[in-house]
Amino acid sequence: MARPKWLSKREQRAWRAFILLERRLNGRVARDLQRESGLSGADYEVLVNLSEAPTGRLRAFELGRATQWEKSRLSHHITRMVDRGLVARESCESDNRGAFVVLTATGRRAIETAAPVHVEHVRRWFIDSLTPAQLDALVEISEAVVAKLDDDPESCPPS
Amino acid sequence: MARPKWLSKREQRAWRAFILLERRLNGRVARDLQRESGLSGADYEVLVNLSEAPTGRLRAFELGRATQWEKSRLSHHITRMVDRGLVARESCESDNRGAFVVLTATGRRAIETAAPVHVEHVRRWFIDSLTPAQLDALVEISEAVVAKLDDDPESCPPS
DNA sequence: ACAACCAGGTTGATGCATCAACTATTCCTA
DNA sequence: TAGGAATAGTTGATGCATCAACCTGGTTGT
Repeated sequence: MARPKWLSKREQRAWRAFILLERRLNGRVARDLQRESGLSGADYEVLVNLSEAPTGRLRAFELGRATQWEKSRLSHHITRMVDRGLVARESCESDNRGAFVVLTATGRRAIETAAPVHVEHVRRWFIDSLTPAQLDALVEISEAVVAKLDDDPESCPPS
Repeated sequence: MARPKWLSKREQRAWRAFILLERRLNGRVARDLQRESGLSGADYEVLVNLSEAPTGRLRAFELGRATQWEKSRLSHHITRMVDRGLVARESCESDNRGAFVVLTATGRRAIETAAPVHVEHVRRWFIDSLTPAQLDALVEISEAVVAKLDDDPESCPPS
């Protein structure tokens, strides 16, 4: 079962391509979002999840599950978003440990103006660069890698 | 030229797949590297670049170009690495503004033990999950996206 | 020679991400 | 029904990333 110590040319090329893709694309999209909406990718994710919830409110742990963040990250981030007036914390009647995170009017306005702009950037820098076949290929690639990661429970960030 | 406001099912699927892939794969590989070698991805990148330089030393701006980091990030990071003894700063004779970053013995030991372990993880979680055809497809996808990004000078992070 | 400009780097402030430790409540089971 | 385990969430410390401001030394034009 001796595995080669280094990557082949082709393997190396693929790995480097992926790293580069990720860095450049995410960097660009994140910077656009920040510049035009004043939101970070993390802000955006929180707001999207809340705005999709029927009442604009979610329990912290639900939000944590949706974003796949660890609870501490979530808590810190919510604190900063509360300071900026995008969301509010609310206590939970039925479970006194619990906390709700609630979209404020400001937060809803923010996500509603940010979303179409963001989609436009995703389209411009990602979708438009690829053929439909490539989009599908990427889905398969991603699913293959993620499936194998899922086999090992240690792959999930500690919650 | 009216562009659709939202992504189609297929487009959304591809975008979400990419985001997920990036997060899960990078997270896992970074955590493995950190746990087994005590190096962050950023450390690793700096050390690889230095160790590939003939004399284990590079001017700061060369390192910045190689990593695509902005100079301030590089400076901060080098400071932390100096504190840990992985690299050292050295002044430049021929240009008094300049600074060299030099691999220390500790740094070389670190990268030499980390590299094969890291490669093993890349193979395990990335290469082994994909067919050669998929590796090639990913290269093409990446090149297509990055090429379009390169067309707009604003896509490069500010130096 | 001198001013203007530019390139190479550093610094401080702030926001973000992760880890470990902690509190408080609820659940479960002997 | 008491006491321990599990769940929900917060906090503080540290490292990482980015922005703006700054310093210094080299370059260029007149």
